[in-house]
Amino acid sequence: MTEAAFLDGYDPAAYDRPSVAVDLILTSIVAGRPAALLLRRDVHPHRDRWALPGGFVRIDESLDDAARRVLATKARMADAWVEQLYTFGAVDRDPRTRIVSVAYFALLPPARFAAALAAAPDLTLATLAVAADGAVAAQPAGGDPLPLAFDHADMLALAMRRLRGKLDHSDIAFALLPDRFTLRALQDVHEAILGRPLNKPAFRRRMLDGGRLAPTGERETGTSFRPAELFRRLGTR
Amino acid sequence: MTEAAFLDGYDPAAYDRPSVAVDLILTSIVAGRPAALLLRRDVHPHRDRWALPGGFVRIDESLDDAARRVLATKARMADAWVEQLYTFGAVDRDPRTRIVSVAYFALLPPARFAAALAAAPDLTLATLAVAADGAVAAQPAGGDPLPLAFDHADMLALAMRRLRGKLDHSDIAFALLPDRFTLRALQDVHEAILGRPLNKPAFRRRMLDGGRLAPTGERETGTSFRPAELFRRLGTR
DNA sequence: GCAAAAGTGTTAATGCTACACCCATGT
DNA sequence: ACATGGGTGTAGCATTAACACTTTTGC
Repeated sequence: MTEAAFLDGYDPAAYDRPSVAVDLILTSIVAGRPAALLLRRDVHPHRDRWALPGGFVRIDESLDDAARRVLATKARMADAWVEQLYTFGAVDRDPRTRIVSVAYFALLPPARFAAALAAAPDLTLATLAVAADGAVAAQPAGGDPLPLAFDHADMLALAMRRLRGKLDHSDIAFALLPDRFTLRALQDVHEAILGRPLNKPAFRRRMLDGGRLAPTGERETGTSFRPAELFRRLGTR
Repeated sequence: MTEAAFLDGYDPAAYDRPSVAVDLILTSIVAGRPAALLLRRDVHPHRDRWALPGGFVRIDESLDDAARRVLATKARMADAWVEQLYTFGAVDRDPRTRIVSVAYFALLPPARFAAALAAAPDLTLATLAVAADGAVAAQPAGGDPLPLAFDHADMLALAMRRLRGKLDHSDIAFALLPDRFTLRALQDVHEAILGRPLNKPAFRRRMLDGGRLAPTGERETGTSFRPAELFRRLGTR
């Protein structure tokens, strides 16, 4: 039997299959706190609860492509740091039918985050408060925590945990900053993700000794005090 | 519209859907090197290449349950440390049809690993050699590296990378050891995963100071020299 | 007694924390 | 001049690496 003959005889419809979706955790740092963009559901199920933007994976696109499509469609963003987080596959996680959802996070610099919010007015910004046990509350500008749809609270909690874990070993912090940034801004990102203050001199040295930053010689503008030097990310890893 | 009415009208068959599978990276430490169990494919596609044991996710079981079912069915193992690794979703990763595969690793102590191999004689043991760039070669007992099916080489490479990354921050090393083990055995596991020797006194102290080990007062037997004390894992996290 | 590996003490190096201080800029 | 945050030097602390050494067991 040749491989071609085998393929002709293969029947992919022989068994019931789950639907496959992606959900996007659109994250940035707003006012020193991690924040995400949520969508109020106006249909069942979980109507009037808040959900992560997401969508079904099409038969002819990869998971990563689906995540980027949702990013472009629902958040009007051309590109961003997108990374797979975890796949949620409990049988009853969606009451409609069996849906397996691959959670991604998309990390955005604050300016792009604000632009997404302006371009897609149905998105709601919520700051993420991480409790001691890791649970995450999504709080809008000045109100009570939003009730979350499906298992999206778990997704947010896992995303925050992953951010903390990867902070020292990857370049995610840079994804949350513009191309040029001050060391203070970088420290603010670290502090927001870790949820605790860091020592300034120690942080400076750790970053500069790491060899992943290059000074640009430029300085920030618009301050009413001494402007800080702007750095940019160097190399990869 | 009530939620029940909405659910009645929802049509889950409206769009083509990918199939969802799980693949299992059955890992242990054999002779001081990480090893995995592979299956030679005797059908198309990728006939005569080696693949990870896997299976399709049934409509009424969670992803984790599917992974455990594959573990029980294909490797005849009642239980093990099972953890989700990553979800692979390239469009053309399987030539038959669109299949999204959730990779899991299952970590086994050497004795249980050997038992699985004995109970399921179609499994082939291969040691995993990690190259400098992270690529993984699967070598059987005394032969050339096995050609791997689908994107399973990527899965193995990612599994090894994840093991290294989680070694210091989780209890995965203990999952690769029996209930009672010597500090030397624990160090051997760490060295096999990291691929480099570690300093003995430093390792001892780091482990004992970590507070996650409890001495049992017992000692190993059958040595031709001074027997080491047996420890057990303490607590969680 | 000898071989082999378990287990321990001591020192050196490293990285991080804390604190104090100086520097540069806008008002 | 002054307020404000940027940026730097130094000292202390904790953790880790390295080496030498002693101890215990089987043969």
